[in-house]
Amino acid sequence: MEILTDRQQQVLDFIRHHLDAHGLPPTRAEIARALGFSSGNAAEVHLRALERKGAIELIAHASRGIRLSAMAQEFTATATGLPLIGRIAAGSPILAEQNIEARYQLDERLFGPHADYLLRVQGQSLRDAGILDGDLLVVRCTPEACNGQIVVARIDDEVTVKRFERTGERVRLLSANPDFAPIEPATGAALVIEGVAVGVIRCGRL
Amino acid sequence: MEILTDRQQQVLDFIRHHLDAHGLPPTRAEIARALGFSSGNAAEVHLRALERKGAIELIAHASRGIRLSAMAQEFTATATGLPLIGRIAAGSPILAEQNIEARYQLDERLFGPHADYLLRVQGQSLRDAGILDGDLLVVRCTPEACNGQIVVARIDDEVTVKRFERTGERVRLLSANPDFAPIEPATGAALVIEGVAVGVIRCGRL
DNA sequence: TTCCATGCTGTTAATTTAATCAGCGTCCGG
DNA sequence: CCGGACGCTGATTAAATTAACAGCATGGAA
Repeated sequence: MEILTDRQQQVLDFIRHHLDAHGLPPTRAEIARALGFSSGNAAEVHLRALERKGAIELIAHASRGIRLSAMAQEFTATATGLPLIGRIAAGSPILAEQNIEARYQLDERLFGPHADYLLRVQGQSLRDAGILDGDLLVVRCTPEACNGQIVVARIDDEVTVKRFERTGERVRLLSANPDFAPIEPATGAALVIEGVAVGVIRCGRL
Repeated sequence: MEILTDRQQQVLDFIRHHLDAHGLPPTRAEIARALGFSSGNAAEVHLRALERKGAIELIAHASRGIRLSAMAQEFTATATGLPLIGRIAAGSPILAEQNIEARYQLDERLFGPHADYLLRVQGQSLRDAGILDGDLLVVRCTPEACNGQIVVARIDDEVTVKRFERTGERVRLLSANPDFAPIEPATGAALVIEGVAVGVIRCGRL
């Protein structure tokens, strides 16, 4: 897809937004109104340019005959799916843009209440819970965890995935692998629960 | 959503199909042509009925102003996603309608070349491969398997999931759990490879 | 400078489309 | 037999929409 001018990008964004909000493409007049043109022809010209550059397809003699090209559709998908977090840059919030490797559309109904992001698991410390190195953990952002849940925790700026266990005031982060020792943060240490796991996805390397 | 008459269902199906094929809703005239009406009014009346029953919403004074209601959209998703296979009725092909518990939309890009269905894993025989009881195996339909791949195999009408291993002419289906013995089908036994695993999904029960 | 792409205004004709009115036939339950 | 829901034809009208033409202005490349 050829590079778009600023104005063309705005038109394309509006088409996407309209499609999303109303379930059908806009008319020339609606585009003109949204972008502040006083002439519908301005929209027409932009649409021709977008078609020429391969961003959209125009259906002749059909009202609202605008469709996103395969490439433009792909882009919409990558803008709306669950973000995949690979490495977490030190000190950055998990969902910072720099940590997002890709976005994937996943059916919400599979993962209970709600899912917020995917986190690539590093290491074998949860091996015996069936969570292997490279698996994608489906995570819901919440500071509340129940005993036995797999949680994403941040201790002194280090993010880890462990099984949560609380006895009274004492919190422990357990591994599921005899080679790894449990973590017992010193009282007063900066332990933050960033989220709880609601699913696991493994692809390839079976 | 109230129950639809046959004809109303056909109209709704056509709207879905048109949306899918062209990316925009149909006009009254297009509906009439597709269903064989000679009057566009027949479509109009059907649309009113569909709106009254909550299947669609009509946007007044807008060409192609038809949108699927939340419920109807949900149904589209369940009609197009990957089928989840729970139990396989004896003797039936895996993808038989009776075996489908639900359908889920999953991002194709996650699971390599192509995925065909989800199969709920029963038992712990692949525990040490990180595949637990109740996990959903993402399966691609193919009769070809490579050494070490997790395969869906049918032996004498029984469907199992195992690790595939071939040495010359000898084929063995291995477990990943010392409590289970490998399966060595007698030469000439009806062993059919139904597909290979391309992913695993676990939701809940972490 | 000239040419061309971009980005717009303003207008108009032709066509598409929604929306409505008047009818006709069938089937079903009261 | 009546009333009502369903399913359709056919025609008409008003409004929405596309698509085209004539211009004007700007800025960059030849």
